[in-house]
Amino acid sequence: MYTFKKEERLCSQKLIDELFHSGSSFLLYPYRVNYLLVNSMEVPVKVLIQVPKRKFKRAVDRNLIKRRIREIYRLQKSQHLYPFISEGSTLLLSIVYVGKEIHDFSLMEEKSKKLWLNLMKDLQAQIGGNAE
RNA sequence: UAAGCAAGCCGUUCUAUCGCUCCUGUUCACAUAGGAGAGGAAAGUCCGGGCAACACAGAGCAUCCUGCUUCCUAACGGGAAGGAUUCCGAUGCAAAUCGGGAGCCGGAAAGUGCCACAGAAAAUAAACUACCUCGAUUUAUUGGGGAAAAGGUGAAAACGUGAGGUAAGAGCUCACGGCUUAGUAUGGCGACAUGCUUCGCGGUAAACCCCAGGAGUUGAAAGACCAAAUAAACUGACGCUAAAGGCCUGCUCGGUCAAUGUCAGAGGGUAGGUCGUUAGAGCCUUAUAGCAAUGUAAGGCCUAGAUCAAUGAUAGAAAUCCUGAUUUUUCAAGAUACAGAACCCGGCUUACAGGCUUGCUUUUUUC
Repeated sequence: MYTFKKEERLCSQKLIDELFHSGSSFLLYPYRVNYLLVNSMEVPVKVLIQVPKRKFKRAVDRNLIKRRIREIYRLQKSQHLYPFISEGSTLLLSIVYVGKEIHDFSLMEEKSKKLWLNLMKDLQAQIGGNAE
C-alpha cells in the first residue's frame, strides 16, 4: 500500500508535454497542481514533483522538500486519492512547490489533505461536464 | 593555567515502524530472503591528466599561458627541500646569529611610452627663492652667464657620508660605504654565496616590448550499439480488369509496364533501451629508500552507482553545546555547522556549529 515505485512516477517527456499543454491546474499554497486524465496504464496515478531552483538555490533544500512531498504522497495516496480514480483511466499529476520557505512536515501534511479534496471536486465537475 | 595564531584530524550515535535505489539467491511469475547505499569539502568549475570524437605533410607568423633553483609526479599554474628578497621577535655596543612568517621572485644596462596633485624641475634636463659673477643704471631695481650644493613640494628629486676642488658649485676628483653590470677564481648538481678587477646609479614590464619554455578544438548532452510505432519514397510477392492509358504494332488478340489494393522486406534511427559507468595513477597494513614531497616490495580488501535522478519520513532514547531557574547538580526550553555524488582521478580555492592533537607566541602561578 505505502509504496512509491518507478511506475508511479511521471518520467516520459511526451506525457509531461501533454500534461502541461492540455491539462488543468489550480493553486493551493504552498502547492501548484497540474492534472490530466488519460487512458489507463499500469497504475492509477503518475506523479511529478518539482521544486524550482529559482526559489531554493541549494540542492540540499530542494532535496529536503522533494523528499517530504514524496513521503506525504506515499502515505496519503491510498486513502485520499486512489478510491476516487475510476478504473480505465490514469491521472497524470504534477505538484510544484511554490512556497518561499521550507515548512514543517505537519503543516505540509495538512495542506496536502486539502489539496486532494480540491482535486477530487475539480475532477468530478470535469467528468460531469463531459457527460452533459 | 588561560588566551591568540598556524598545521593536521574528527565532524552526532542507537532502536522501532513504514518506504526508495542497486547487487546476489530462490521463483514461470506475483513475490520473498540477504547485502550495500553521499563528502571533507560531493561545492566553485580555477588548473592538470585519463578517456572519446573531430582536425592535423613540413615550416613560419599571430594569439594565449607559464616565469628563482633542484627534486617529486601520469601531469600541473600543485607539492617538497633549498636560494635570494622582505617582515616580526630574541640575543648583541655593533656586525651578525638564531627562531617564526610572507609572495604572479626572468629582463628597466635592447628600444619606445608613461609618472596625477603639488613643485622651479618628474628626466637629452630644467633656475622660483637664496648663491656666485659680468654689465646697465633712476641705488634698488633690471638684463646676461654660471651653478644643482641649501629651501620648500611630492609616493619618488640624479646613490650616502667626509675631504679635496671652485668665483660659487657639482661623482668633477679621492677615501669609505650601499645597490648593480660584465669578467674571473673558489665552494655548491643548481638558484646562489665569498673574494678580486671592471662598468654604472629614479620608478613602472598588472604599458608596449624583449628573452626562455609551452599550448590543436570540443567535452560523457563525448562517443559506440540495439531499435518499436507512424508517414512518404524504394524493393519483392500476391491480387486485379468494369472502363481508360504507355510500349511491342497501323488494327485485333495476346504479352508487358504503370496505377489502385493487400502482405512482406530493406533502409534511415524518432520514442525507448544497452554499453561507456564504477577495479581505480584505488584503499588498508607492514617493511624499506629518502631531510621531505614521494618511490619500491609483500600481504589483505572490493568500498554508492541514480538518469528527472535513490540514500528518506515519523516516534523514542542517548551525547554535546547554549540560555534560564536552582544552586553546585538537577530541572526546563532550544540548538547540533557547511553542505547532497552524476564519466573518473591529482591538486587549488572557498564554506563550516562543536570537539581533539601538535607547534609557536604572550600572560599568570609554582619550583
